[in-house]
Amino acid sequence: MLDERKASILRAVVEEYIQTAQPVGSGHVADAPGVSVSSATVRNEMAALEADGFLAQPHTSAGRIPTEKGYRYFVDALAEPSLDRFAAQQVRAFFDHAHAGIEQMLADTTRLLTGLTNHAAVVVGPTHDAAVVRSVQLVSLAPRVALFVAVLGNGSVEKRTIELDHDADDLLLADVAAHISLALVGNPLEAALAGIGTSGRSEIDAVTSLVLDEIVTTVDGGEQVFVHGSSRMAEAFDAVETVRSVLTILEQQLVVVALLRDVVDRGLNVAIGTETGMQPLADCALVVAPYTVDGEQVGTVGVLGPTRMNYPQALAAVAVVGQRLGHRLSEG
Amino acid sequence: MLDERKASILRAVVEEYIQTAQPVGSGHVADAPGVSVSSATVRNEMAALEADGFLAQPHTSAGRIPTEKGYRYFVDALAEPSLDRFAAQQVRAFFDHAHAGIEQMLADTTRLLTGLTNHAAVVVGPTHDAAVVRSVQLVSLAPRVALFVAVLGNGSVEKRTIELDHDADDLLLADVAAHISLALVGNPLEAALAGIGTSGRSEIDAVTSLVLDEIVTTVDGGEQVFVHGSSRMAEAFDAVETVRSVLTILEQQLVVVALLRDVVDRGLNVAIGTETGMQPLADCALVVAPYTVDGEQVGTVGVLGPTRMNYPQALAAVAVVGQRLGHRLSEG
DNA sequence: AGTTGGCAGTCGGTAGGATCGAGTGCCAAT
DNA sequence: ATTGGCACTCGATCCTACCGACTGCCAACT
Repeated sequence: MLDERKASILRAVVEEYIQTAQPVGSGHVADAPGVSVSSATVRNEMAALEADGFLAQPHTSAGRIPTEKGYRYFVDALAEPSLDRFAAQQVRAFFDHAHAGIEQMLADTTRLLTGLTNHAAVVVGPTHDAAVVRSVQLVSLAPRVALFVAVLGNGSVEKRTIELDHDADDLLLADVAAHISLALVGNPLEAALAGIGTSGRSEIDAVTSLVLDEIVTTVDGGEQVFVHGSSRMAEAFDAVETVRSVLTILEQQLVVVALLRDVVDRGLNVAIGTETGMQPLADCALVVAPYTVDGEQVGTVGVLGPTRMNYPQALAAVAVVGQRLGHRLSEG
Repeated sequence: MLDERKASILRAVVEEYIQTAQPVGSGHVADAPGVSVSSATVRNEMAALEADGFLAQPHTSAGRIPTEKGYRYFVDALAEPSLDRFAAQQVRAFFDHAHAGIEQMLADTTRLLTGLTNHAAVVVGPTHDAAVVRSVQLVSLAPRVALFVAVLGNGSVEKRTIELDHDADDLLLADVAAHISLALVGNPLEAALAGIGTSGRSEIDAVTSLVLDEIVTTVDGGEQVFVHGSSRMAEAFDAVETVRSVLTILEQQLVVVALLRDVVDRGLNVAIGTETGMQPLADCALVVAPYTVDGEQVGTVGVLGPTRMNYPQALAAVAVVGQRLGHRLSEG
């Protein structure tokens, strides 16, 4: 799409702008390695790149900064994911190290990602619909309150409080649990929706149906989101108002999940500025990688930073962390 | 400590400064209700208040702003916690409404508090050492990995992965669980440390001791922290650097827990500026309230904002939320 | 004696103006 | 086609003047 020379000039602009956050002028570009023409030629090419929408000028006598389209081209055609040695070492250490449980591990993964990229990190936990149920239990908390606890094969534990119509003793609850176990254990949670028959005892069936209602709400919308490093947003922007609006987004877990899902569903691994579809993120870029457990996409890791972020670094970090995380979770 | 007139002048300064964030001059104070002397008199009194360390002048020809000592006096002697009708309504609605589980409820509580005060909110979850164990289970995840799951009386579920030395089949795990249950169910978790005897079967005792090791790490340091509304920090300060350093604190859960605990242990309900003991929080104030379950302090709710925050509002919000939360959790 | 209006003085914040310099577009020369 | 040169633009910076919101102090007043 762009000839060799234009491409190298665009690359130079993006790389310098990412470092300095200042509009970059023809002189600097001409000095950059990979560009071996004079600044005058660069000026001509930059004017062309601006006409084509890859660069923009904040004002007449200033250097150029990349547009979204410019970043997009950079990411698609010019950025080589690369992880420096030290970062690779961090990742290795992280995944060699044991973690207390799946939630803890996912939370720690966000910390790893912020450490690697110096940006806010997001991890969406594995969906539950595919995970196999290992154990089902009903525990009485109060006369008419019980807790439904399901242990999944990946080590996560789902629980819901159940409000009962009538008093239920431990014996009845145990019977119900046994009945549900029959259909559930060894199968994914969603199997419960179809696979549970009647027991022949109406008390059991009554409680069972209450439990089933709760399982429905658990199966969909059960994703957990972990966010960390939002403080880095305050390093990325110097307009406090921008920081505030971005942080507000990051605080809304449902929005974050929807955002990530949307980006992944569009087949992107990077969403730049308005590509995120969220107005407050106009100055942000989101780099994501789905991770797979047993060959199935179950979650996403991502990094959110300013559009002028280090894409090669972020792409590499997100890719390798996603991959290793998937492996680790596949082991069980 | 302060005579009537000085007190009302200090109050006027604090209240106006909280609203406007501007140094307040003698003229405005003289206009304030509760002050019925001329601005000249106010000037004299303000000079005295400054000499005594309650007020400070950013520069010679500016109004006064409260010092930490000034805020402290305001909080101790002048602030009447007050919750407006709408806020009270919000609280009522919140606690009338059902919540999916204890974690969800605590997380939602932080949302409630930010909603009420427009500041960042923190909730430290109930400690586990007092909670009674309702059920104990061991679930096999992989040949040598098991998950220890304990359901507590307050509806929370504690779990730890256990790495086993040898393969253990479901039967053995069930036996171990039964053995542990014997000592634990009906007692607080910490009872496990003392109360478990030998079973007479060495395989069981071996696994049991592994489980006990994990219980130790669960009992202490098991507090969960929920933080929400850090975006509001970006509204409170206009120096992006301040925002960053405060957010960094809020991201470190251990630090936050220690901070809250420290403040509560000192018997304070408000920590102002350097009273927090954390340099980056020099411009912040922390308002906390412990909450009790069955008469025992088990956790803390709190609000973190700029030193120039609405203390009456924050004090009232934190107090009532803490109280209602305690009640709610006591019901089970 | 305490309180008050008046007044000179201080000093940050804002507006206008000059200057500086990085960067551009264009053109003629190579 | 590329390049060095040049006139031009325009934000950033600095200076100055000015305004206004204060204060501290003092003399007058109750």
